[in-house]
Amino acid sequence: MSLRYAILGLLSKEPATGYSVTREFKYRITHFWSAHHTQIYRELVKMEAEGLVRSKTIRQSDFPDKKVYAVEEKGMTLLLHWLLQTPEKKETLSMKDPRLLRVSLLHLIDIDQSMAYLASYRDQHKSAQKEIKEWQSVHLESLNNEQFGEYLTSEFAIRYMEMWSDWCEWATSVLKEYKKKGDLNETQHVESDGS
Amino acid sequence: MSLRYAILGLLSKEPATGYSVTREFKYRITHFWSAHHTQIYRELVKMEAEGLVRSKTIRQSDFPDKKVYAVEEKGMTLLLHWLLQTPEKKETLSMKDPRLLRVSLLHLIDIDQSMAYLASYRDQHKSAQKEIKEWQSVHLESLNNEQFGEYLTSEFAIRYMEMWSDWCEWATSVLKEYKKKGDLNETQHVESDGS
DNA sequence: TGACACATGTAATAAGTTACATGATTAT
DNA sequence: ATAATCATGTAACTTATTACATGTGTCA
Repeated sequence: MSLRYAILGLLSKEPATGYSVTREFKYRITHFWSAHHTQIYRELVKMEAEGLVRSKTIRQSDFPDKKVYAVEEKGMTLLLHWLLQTPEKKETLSMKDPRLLRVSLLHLIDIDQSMAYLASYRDQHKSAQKEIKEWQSVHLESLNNEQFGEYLTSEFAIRYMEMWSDWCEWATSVLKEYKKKGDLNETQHVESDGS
Repeated sequence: MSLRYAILGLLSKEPATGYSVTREFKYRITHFWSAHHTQIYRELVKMEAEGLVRSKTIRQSDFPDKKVYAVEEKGMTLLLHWLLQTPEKKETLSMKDPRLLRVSLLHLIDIDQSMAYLASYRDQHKSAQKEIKEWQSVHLESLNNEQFGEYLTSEFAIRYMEMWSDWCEWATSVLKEYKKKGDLNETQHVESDGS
């Protein structure tokens, strides 16, 4: 139920279309929020029905019409209320990372395969980090108050990516050692002494 | 659609009940997977209908009956297939962290409030890290092949928590400085020079 | 000619959450 | 008594994803 807060948060900075909200989620704040475009369009319609936002259809000659949404007072009040409420009931984090799921089961597959995955995960995060840094240097040259939160969260993202790639390298080195010793994916029966 | 892989992964280590699967998700692999108990029960029923797992009802004298699920060959094949398929289509990560959402909008609220949030987030991750370390020392004393993946992912979790609390401290110090300078949450109108 | 970016959406399905229900035992 | 843990589930609901649809302009 906090998709709407994410949307309101974006709209509070400047009015936007469903399309541009989707784009922002996709290219900028993937590290803490994501949503599918159909979901965003539907939510925006619902929010307008509830009087939280208001749309204005802009006619364009070179492109199809677009609907620009802006936050209404009621929406701003709701957003502020959410921001201020003490998060007693632990907010649903719902981490669901299939990559880590895979790693947790790596004893079931080939060790070289596992290392290949780790290498690609590492590259993914390295390049993601690079992108964020580039985004920072473009959008966060001169900080104003509105951008301050984004400065903090983009720094979070950089550290997160750093942590990921460091961990990948660490895990790879650990796997390499185990491979040398032949502990993994080999003769698993020698360990069970009796059962 | 990868909830079933998470469940199959747990069952592949040892047969379990819906209840214990829920418990494992909750206390052990929260950092990369989570699911509600009703969802797990439903999924298990569906999976049994599809022949991926098989249940056995165990009568208990002191407790109500329980249904222990074990992976069938078909389920194991499916799991292995999923593990081996190259993840070309970027797997849906769907990060949804309301805490970071809040931080990204911290210019809308009081700066002391923001710092209070950061402090509690820091504590949360500190204690979560402690719990994982304790879990490690209990469950990962002598590593066998099956536990190897969990060793890697629990190390990930520890680093993740470390990163989080470090970032909280960094963000707090940055906010402190800004507070001194009075840049945030004060006289935002002085900046706009003309518009 | 086909793909891609712009821009918006419907319909169908899958996934996830909340509220509620049952019924025993153990701890406070 | 009351709450908590064990153990399983149904029903109702909300949220999220996929497939599909439409239509224009630009680029290779």
